[in-house]
Amino acid sequence: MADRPAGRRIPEATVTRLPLYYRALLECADRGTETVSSERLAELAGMNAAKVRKDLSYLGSYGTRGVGYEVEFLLGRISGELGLTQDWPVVIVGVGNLGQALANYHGFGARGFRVEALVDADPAKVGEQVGELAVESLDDLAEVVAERGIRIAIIATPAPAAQEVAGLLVAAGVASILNFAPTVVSVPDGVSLRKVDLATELQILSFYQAEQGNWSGRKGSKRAPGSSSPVIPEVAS
Amino acid sequence: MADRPAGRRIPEATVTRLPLYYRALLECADRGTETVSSERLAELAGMNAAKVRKDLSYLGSYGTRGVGYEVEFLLGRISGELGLTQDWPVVIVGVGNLGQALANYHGFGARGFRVEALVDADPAKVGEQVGELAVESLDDLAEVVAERGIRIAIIATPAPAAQEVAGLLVAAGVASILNFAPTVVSVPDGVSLRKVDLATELQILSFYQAEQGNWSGRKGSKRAPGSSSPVIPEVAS
DNA sequence: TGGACTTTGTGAACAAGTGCACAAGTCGGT
DNA sequence: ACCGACTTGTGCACTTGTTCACAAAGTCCA
Repeated sequence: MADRPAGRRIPEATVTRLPLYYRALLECADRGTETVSSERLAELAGMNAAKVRKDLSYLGSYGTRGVGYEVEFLLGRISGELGLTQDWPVVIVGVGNLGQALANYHGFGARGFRVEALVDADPAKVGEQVGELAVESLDDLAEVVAERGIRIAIIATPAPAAQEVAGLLVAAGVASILNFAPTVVSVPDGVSLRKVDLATELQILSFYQAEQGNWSGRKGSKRAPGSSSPVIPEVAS
Repeated sequence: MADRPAGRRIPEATVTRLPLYYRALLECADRGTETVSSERLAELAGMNAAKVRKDLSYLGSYGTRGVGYEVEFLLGRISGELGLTQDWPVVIVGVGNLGQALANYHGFGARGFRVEALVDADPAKVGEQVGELAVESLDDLAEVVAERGIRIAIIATPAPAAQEVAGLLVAAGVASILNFAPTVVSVPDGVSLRKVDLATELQILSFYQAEQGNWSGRKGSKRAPGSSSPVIPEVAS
């Protein structure tokens, strides 16, 4: 059993769900559970069992029929796939409200990421202490990134600065960017970019809100995304 | 021209993009542009023209061939669809790092939402002033929500509290929830839920990072999500 | 050993989303 | 009034994602 995953291509949709399974499995491990069925895992991750099985099957056949999946083993498998076997140093650019909150957010460290540097363009902020770190100058960005081997960056600047910062980051060698600025940022091929836009999320909710008002006769049960039955009308980010 | 959109069902994927077009159109309006082509709009929103046209066509036929779309008119159409013609009052539950940052984030107000109340379970925080608002007690949640007609809530509590808070919110009459707590929250049918999970986003980036390391021969150009050419390898949240 | 029961892994049907390509309008100039 | 340039709206083919449903594989107990 369990042949290597070989050159199996993992679908995009599955990749976005692996972190969910990972989190669910961590919970299991904490409670000392040794094995989980796809059904239980689905429940913990807010998903359905069939999807869980198919997703996991892309990693290889690591379950045991009649029993389920071995929690520790699967954790190892997923963290390997997600590249969480090492801690990734991360730089946050833009130390405003959001940047500071992210810097102090301790959910990162627990999950394979370590905020290693804070950078801001405002000279007044440079030198300021935030948590354990001192804010550094945007001018030193390239140096900071290179010296500490940073490959992942978070942009938390105002919108107008985001594109320029992204350019600097890419030039400095960053390969993955998480953008919180409410604007479109484009990066060259080979660089990954994801965005989180708070206003956008609220607007999407607002749409369904408004829709509900218009009781012009939609199928009442159809919730926003990927909802089923009473379980998890949760929308994938 | 321009028949009413009738009972046209707008696809989920399109809904998540409407806020992007909205933002792009606001930019156009600011610059005084009167009309935009689908191509220009695509560029501003980080999308491709065909998708823009198809998306907009779900709202009705509001473009003019040979010319493009009238900016002001389309803005009105989209804001109507997204329910942004009114300002929605929002409550933030959980006034930690993130909650405070969100409370002070002024990107909301500009886009149809108004943080109207801050609530926390910690008695030490209740009464504290954050920006213009005083933190209120979780015990008063139902009252706060009811009195101010709040229908949208943001959960920014630690993970363990999230599910309980969601329950309270729903009981109080909230119909849409944006969850920042890194845990699965489930809500009854009829309530919309979206989540934003920072660690998850980073882990997804990490996957592609790791993948790049394994130069075992993937098609080099395939970036994370929806990327094309040099333009916008941006991933939809 | 055998038989009842559980749970995986996956083929195949279905559903949703994307992108191409082009007919059908619209405009401005002559 | 006509022509050429431009841009929308959409049918269609294709890709991606989801769900069902069931054989295969394993456990447990007598």
